[in-house]
Amino acid sequence: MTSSTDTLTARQQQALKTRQKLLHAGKETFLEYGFQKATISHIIKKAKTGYGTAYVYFKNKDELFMIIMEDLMNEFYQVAEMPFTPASKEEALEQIKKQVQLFLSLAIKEKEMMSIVKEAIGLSPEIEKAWYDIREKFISRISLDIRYAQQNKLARLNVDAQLVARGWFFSNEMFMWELVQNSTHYSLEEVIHNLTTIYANGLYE
Amino acid sequence: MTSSTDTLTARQQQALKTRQKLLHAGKETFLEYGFQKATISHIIKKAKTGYGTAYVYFKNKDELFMIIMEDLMNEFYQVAEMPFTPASKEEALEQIKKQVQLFLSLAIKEKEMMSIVKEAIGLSPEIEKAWYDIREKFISRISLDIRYAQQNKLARLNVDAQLVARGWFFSNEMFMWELVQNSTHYSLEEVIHNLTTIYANGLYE
Amino acid sequence: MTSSTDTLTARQQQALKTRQKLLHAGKETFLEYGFQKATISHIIKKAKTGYGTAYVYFKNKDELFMIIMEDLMNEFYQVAEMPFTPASKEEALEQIKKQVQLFLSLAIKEKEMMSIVKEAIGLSPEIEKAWYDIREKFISRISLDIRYAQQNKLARLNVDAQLVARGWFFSNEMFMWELVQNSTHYSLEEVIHNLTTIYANGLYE
Amino acid sequence: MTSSTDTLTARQQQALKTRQKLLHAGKETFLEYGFQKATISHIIKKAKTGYGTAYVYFKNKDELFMIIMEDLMNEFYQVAEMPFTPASKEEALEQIKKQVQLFLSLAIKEKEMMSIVKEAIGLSPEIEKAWYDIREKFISRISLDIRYAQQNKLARLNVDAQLVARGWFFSNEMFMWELVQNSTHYSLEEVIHNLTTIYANGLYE
DNA sequence: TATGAATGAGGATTCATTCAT
DNA sequence: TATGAATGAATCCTCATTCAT
Repeated sequence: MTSSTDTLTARQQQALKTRQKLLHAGKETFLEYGFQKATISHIIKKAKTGYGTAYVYFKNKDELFMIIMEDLMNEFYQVAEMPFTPASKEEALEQIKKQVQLFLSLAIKEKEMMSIVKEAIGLSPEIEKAWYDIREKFISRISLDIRYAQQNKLARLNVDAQLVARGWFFSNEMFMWELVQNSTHYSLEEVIHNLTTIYANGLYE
Repeated sequence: MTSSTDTLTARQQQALKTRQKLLHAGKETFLEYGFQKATISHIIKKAKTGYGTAYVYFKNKDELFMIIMEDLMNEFYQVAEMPFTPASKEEALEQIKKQVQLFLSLAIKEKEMMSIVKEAIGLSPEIEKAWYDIREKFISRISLDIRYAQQNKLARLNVDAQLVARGWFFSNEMFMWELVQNSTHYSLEEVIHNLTTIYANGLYE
Repeated sequence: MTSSTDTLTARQQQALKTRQKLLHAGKETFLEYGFQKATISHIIKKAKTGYGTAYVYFKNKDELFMIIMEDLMNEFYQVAEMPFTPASKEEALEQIKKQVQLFLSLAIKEKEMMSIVKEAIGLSPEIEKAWYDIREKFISRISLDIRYAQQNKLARLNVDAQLVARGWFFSNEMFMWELVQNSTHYSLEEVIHNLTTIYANGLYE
Repeated sequence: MTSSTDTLTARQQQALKTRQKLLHAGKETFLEYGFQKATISHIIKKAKTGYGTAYVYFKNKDELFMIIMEDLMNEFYQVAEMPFTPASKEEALEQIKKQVQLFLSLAIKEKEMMSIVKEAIGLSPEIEKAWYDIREKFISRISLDIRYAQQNKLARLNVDAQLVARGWFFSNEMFMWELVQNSTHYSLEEVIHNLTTIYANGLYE
């Protein structure tokens, strides 16, 4: 908290503000045009900064998008981190339902942005990679849950936790994309009920 | 086997040949460059035809690709049409395993091409649509199977066949893409065993 | 009327029919798409003939259009040929009004086609030339009329008949294009009245 | 003459210079190739700038052309604005002659460019529009003149000023195009004499 | 006379990114 | 830190026309 740090902070604050402006303008722009059609030009115009300025803060469009995506992804990470300690098959079912519900609800809450994310995944390897990381995070967490259940003799032992977790997450993820893109007529409840019923009964004994 | 239909116009035969040349050159080009980087220019050079010629037969790159894709997709359609009439839970498990095995094996056999298909799906709405059609075909077929099993009191009745079929196919599809892109270290057998175990035990009583 | 001529006629009739089909399809196509956007491809498809067939009868799109235009142009030629033999200034005014009226009415009657003609003039030197011929025809005829009036001491002598005819026709032509393209709010009557009033009073004494 | 406005950004000066280079090269190119055959590629090569640079300053070829045309059009506008306040029929005739003379002389002075303008009018709706605006400007001004003369009892009252102005300008414009394209053998003087004689005697009493 | 397969020249335009200031 | 002028690669697709049959 010396003076030098304060002065620095003053400068940094300006920089931070510029960065925020760009981020904000970026989100609006992506939401308006989609990932592909949004241009850096659009963004800097909306942020009222110079061309080069965007490149001071972000390597390119992909990186700018990924940083915008980050907050959202963090919310997903939090969902992934939910505790899972069922004492019985019934409790497991309950907790699993809860998790699926949270996961899908979050995606639906951020439908518009997730829709752009979906588009961006198909277009940018970097962003695809970022999503794969989220996916792996979820899968690891689910694997842990499965192993916990196996150790407690709740889940069948003749399956590989990792693989089962993968398959399970894949189903969830795909339904998520469909919900996000409004390409399904099923209700959230129906999806959750059916998904978890098969999974929980298949895995738990 | 009468003249008119067989002889059909030496001219048309020439045309057919040209079309085949283009298709062949197209496949090679896509395999070599990937979907995005392959250009019509590459293709006609390889086919040794004039520029406009490609446009006589195909509206654009997407359409050309889709026609090349078609043969492959037909193989998938055949897999989707496999009969499914289990008399018991054990038989069901067996038949399901068989189907998954066929589905994934086909994809692996055509790994290279499927990898390009994956790329193209993210890039061309038309091709995405074509793949979605395949998907729905599979899902419909699986729904039928589930309903059959439900009617024969093999499968649990408190689930929606369509929805379960969707979730089940999604898992399979996602693993398929991973296998195709070599992005998994699991063996085909492991994948099949774990996927079907959960699914069959979850669905069948 | 010998047999050979009849047989020949039979063949020629077929040819004539094909030609007519093309001409008819051409007119429809030009009317539908305009000159520029109409393609030979559109036309032969509508005429249900082969590609090359159009080129058997017409050198190119311009020529095909000009032949379609011909009937219309002939109607203009007829208007241009109208007799003009006034005995007095009043009669001259009357006859001039009549001519303008016929000229503009014809153009309005064929508004749609004339609109395409206008477009084509700007796009094809050949068609521009064809229209220029019509124009010269009118101007020559008007020159004759003026000279007739000059000889009869009806019209002032200190002007060049050719040049006056030109100027007079130009006014008429320009109003004609405006009427054809609906780019004027004046009524036909107003136009005629004002045009002829100035002209007749300027020329006739 | 203060600093801020004058100094304006060495950078902007450079930009302005580039823009001028492009404009200059554009004019040369259009003059050399005509409107249709001139390409942006030709222009940037002559201006020694990068491809995209042209698009920084001008939306497309049409816009570039219109800006080049602008100077010329401004000269026309000035001619259109000439005062007209005759006290007698003779003075009116004199002043009208003067105006026609200025109008046609200007066009002849810029013969080459006007020839390209004529071509461009038939090819680009935007440019056609730009010319139509000039035309309306002239017509409005002439209308005013006619009304002035009518109020002073110099011109006949039984005609519509707007309409007469239109017809009169049309004649002038058409002769102008002919002079510009060398498609007439009449001398400027002959044209002026004949045009104005009819018009002035027709309109003025 | 009729066909239709094959041709290929040709130019506009975008936009992410750089770099000198 | 901020700017913004300049860049230029890279590909699409049309369509009138020909010519061998």
